[in-house]
Amino acid sequence: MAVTIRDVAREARVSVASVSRALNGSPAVTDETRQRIASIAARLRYVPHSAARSLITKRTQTVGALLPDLYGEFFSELIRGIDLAARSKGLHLLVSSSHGDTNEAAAALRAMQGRVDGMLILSPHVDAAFLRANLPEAVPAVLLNSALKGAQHDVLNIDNYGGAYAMTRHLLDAGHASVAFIGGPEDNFDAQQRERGYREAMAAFAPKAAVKVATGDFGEESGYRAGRAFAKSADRPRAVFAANDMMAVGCLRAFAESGLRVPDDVALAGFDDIPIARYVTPSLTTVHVRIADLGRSALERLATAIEKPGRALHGAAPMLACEVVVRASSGGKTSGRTTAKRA
Amino acid sequence: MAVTIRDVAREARVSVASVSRALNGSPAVTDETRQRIASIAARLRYVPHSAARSLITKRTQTVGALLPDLYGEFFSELIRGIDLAARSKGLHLLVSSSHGDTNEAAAALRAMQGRVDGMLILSPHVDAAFLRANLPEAVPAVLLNSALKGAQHDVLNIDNYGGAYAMTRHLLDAGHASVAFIGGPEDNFDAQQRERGYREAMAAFAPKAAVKVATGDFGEESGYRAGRAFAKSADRPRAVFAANDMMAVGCLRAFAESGLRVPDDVALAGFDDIPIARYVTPSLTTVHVRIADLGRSALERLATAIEKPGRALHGAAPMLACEVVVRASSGGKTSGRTTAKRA
DNA sequence: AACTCCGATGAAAACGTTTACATTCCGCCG
DNA sequence: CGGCGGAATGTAAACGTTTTCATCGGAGTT
Repeated sequence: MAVTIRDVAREARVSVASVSRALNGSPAVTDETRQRIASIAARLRYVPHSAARSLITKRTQTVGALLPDLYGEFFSELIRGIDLAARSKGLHLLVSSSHGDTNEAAAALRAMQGRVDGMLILSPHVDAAFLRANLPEAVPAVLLNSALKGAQHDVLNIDNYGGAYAMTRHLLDAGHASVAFIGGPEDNFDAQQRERGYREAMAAFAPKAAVKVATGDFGEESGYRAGRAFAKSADRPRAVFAANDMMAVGCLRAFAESGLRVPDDVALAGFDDIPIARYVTPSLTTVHVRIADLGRSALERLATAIEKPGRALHGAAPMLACEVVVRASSGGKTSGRTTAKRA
Repeated sequence: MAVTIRDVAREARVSVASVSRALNGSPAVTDETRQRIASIAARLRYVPHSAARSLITKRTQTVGALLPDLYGEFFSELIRGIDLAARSKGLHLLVSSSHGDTNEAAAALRAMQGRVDGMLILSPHVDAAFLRANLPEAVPAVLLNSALKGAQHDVLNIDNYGGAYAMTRHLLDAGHASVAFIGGPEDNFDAQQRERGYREAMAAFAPKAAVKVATGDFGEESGYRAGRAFAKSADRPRAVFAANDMMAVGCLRAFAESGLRVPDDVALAGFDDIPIARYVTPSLTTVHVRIADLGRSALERLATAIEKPGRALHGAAPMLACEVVVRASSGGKTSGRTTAKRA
């Protein structure tokens, strides 16, 4: 830190302007002097003072990520994707996670003011009003997995609908005549989309079958309760599709306790492909989401939004495809991975 | 961003100095003017330009976290602990993760130059030479889980030794006469400590029993191989302690294939308490590490190192205690959690 | 040979703060 | 009533860059 651009200039017997130009690759400097300056800078271990630089350029080369209190695998995969993409774009990553409520998120968002060139926001707490109040319109933002519609902000979603649609279809294709669903929290965007996917696939491929939906909250316990209810019910479904893996795991436990064999008596599927899915018995058929890809493309969109500020948003909010991962719990014949297609 | 301290000053009919003082809580300003300035600043949505501020104060209010390519649960818990502590200290968090090798880590470390007031470093790739070459001695750093000894840097470790010691003792206490061990990668610091804990506990509590160690690499597959070998061996151990949970899971699979019942025929334990541990059958007895606590206290140490630069390092590297979590796989009578004590 | 033009370099302003130092104002003491 | 001290406020320098504009040579043109 002690060594500044002046030190380099003095040593190289040029002005600070030349040093700046040489180091920033301006064409208006001889190759010869550029060489000399570069080698001297290296020898002196000169590192440009980033604060001074951002003061004048109004760029921080940093993007912020605002995340809610997030579950293990999802969080780390997302950050990995973001981080990798950020590095390749020469951007730094400022994270602020574990926001329990709207106020915390707002505080975090404001605290990042001026420290970042753009924001990646994934949070159930944000809505249009929140953004208007806390996000200066000058700073570009990409919203992840948000229900927000207005063309005000750039949005990137997981194709929950398509994944659920494809999974429902898979279960029907495997020969299970009736497929029931365990839903997630009512106010959860992902959960809504998944349920819609289930309902529409049922309507499309098994119009005569009953649509049966149990309520859950994404917790294992709620899956367990739903599983017990299904096990006892008079017209027990031939397959159960839980809106996430944790509920599927709970459901599996309920079936085991009720003496039902999976998948022989009843098939089962989840959503998310958490690591546990592979290790339960029988292994769980589920929908895999390439979370790291979500992070990567979110960052890439943000980067272009930063580079070309005026640009209109690129049409409709794009969807990140999901894959059906067929394991033991769904029975039937096929096995392996297939990418979910939109209907 | 458009509104600067001058705007506030003009509006309040005072000098920029007074605004600065008022907003930074200097005592040399009347309560009345402070009020007025504060309200005007709020009305104008004035946010101090952090780059300008750090330029003059030489503080960024940011700490960097350098992490290797890290597995899900551990990563997210660690970041959560760090993030929470950072927020309560008013510090921002710049992360750079997913470093595969030394060069990447070095590049990342250098890129953070001047953007952070201190660094949290968790990486198998760092050693004394690495730090000397890439970390200016002016920036405080806390090393996590590092074998580094020199009092040069502040170090914070997980008590792998104590955890392994306690687990070995637990298995012996549960009545298993012989306990075998599946080790991790030879060059892995955690793995070494765990093996040492196992060996010393055996020496202390079962001096007559044979010490049996299989080699593994922390991967599930290597646990499976070790499990098969143990299952076939003439003097099959009564209990197996794997140096991490993934290997324990692999081992469990091997036992199941060999027709061995766990824990009746052979007890099993792991280390880490990954989420899967709860869901395998039987549920896995393991050692739980409070990773978020590790992150939190690392950040707190770093924060004090930043505040009081001259301070000597606080004596020996402290250890973060582990807990033995007793589940079904270890058999015996006791059940629940006990905090591991050092020998 | 004088002029023009262009490419390389330098001088200095600007970015938005904080803070050392100067100034002002007021009450108080002698 | 004059001077003094101290509290409140103002002025301006400093932080380390980037960038505009000016300057300086030298080559090419007439």
